[in-house]
Amino acid sequence: MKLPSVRLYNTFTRRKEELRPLQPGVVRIYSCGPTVYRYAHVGNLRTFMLPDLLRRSLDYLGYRTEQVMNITDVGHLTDDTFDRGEDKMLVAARLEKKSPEEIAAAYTAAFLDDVRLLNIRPADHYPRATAYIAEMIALVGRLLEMGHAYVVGGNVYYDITSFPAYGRLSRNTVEKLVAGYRGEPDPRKRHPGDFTLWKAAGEHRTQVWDSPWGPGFPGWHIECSAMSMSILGDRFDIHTGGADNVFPHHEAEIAQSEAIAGHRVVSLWMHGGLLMLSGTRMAKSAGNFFRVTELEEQGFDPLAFRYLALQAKYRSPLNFSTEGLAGADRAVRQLRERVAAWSGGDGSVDAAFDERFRAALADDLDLPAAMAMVAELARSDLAPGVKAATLQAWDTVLGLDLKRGAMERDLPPGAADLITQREKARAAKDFATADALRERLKKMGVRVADAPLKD
RNA sequence: GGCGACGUAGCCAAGUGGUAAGGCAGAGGUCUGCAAAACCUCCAUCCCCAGUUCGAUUCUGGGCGUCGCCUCCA
Repeated sequence: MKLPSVRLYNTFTRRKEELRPLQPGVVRIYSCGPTVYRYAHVGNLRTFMLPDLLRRSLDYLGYRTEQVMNITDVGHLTDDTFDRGEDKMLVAARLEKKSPEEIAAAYTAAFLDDVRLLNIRPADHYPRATAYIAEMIALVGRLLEMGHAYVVGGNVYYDITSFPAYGRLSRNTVEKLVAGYRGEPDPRKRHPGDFTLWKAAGEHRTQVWDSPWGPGFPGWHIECSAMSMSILGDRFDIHTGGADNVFPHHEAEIAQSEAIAGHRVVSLWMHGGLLMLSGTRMAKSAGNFFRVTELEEQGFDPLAFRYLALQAKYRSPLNFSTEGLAGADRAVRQLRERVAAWSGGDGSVDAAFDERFRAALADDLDLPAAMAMVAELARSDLAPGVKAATLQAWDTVLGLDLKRGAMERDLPPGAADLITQREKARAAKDFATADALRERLKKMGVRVADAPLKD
């Protein structure tokens, strides 16, 4: 079976490129996952939708996929200049009076719940950083041997001038990084842009490991090199992450992994656009964020957010607003009702529409075009059974639970009685009473829709 | 200061060198006791100024504006 050609935008080359899996038919993906010291917000989740849509699309087109998503349960300083930064895991642990392990476990569970709410399919592997400390130490050791790193007082730094391609991904250069460096340089670093591979443990650390350079903990970037190469090997097809990871995280990862491997490790880098809120980025640190569970509490279907995200190109920033979410919520519910109404009869997938749908997916995951096709199909004069069958097939990619019919819920106490009374009033053509009863039902949260009166 | 992205209808958001997908909202209509739903119809000339071109929203240059990264961040 010949697989269709798939073109994807590669951040590394800034072009759409044809996907050529190292192993024909199988696409192996590494995705930057969450740091589990806080709840994930919908902006984080949008980024995690990228590999989900990638996998669902590739599956639909006939490929097989294997995905690794790391769970970072260690480190991440608020500021790694000198030793003034605080470790986010430890801050959370202190504030919540729990151990780092408890914090990690709790937020990992919450993350998996959130992912489920958005119909993001789980990755095949969720390696935890703390389980790969030995691998990280080994990589740091190799980098030292190869002359890519140096030790200062228990800290190990990566020497970015030793890696000529440093800056390729983000289009920075070592010189420009010097010129544009904002912060106050750490005097222990040879170059202000050098980054930490291993950090000596400070006073109050509780997550500390022994290493050849003394007790400490790994730098932020080394974990992804260690986990990706340990599980997927030193060549794999796609690496995904948020746009904010391009620099420095992925730049550093390339410097680490490729210095050791001696060749390109990742064929294609994909980055998802950030979610904006009132003109500025939604971020944990800024505090302007929503959890998906909060949206749910406000009465929105979590998949309304998914619908919203599907309407925008994955690479573009997306402006989030309650208004926009409300529109998506309404749209997804209507679509489900229509699919329910069209179901039941016979019908198979419409080949012409499906071909266009596949072409959109293969063109750098053009889900906005796919969503426009959903509307076009719904409006078309194809048989209801064909529409239902086609949309249900597409939903394996869209993940909007289109098959889910109108929610069945119990009526509030007394509502059934009022409805009966109203029917009697309508039958007697006492419409004033009928309308009054409809108002009362509305206040109970029950909406009444009438069919035409018979005679 | 360095690197990058973007500026399309009330809101969100695609797209193309030849007069602009889609969703929500809005307007009119069909239907209905009324309403809702559904269905039909309508609703933009693409930040500004130059240039290239037979023709630019789409290409080039210059403005203005917004945003991201450069420190942890999806």
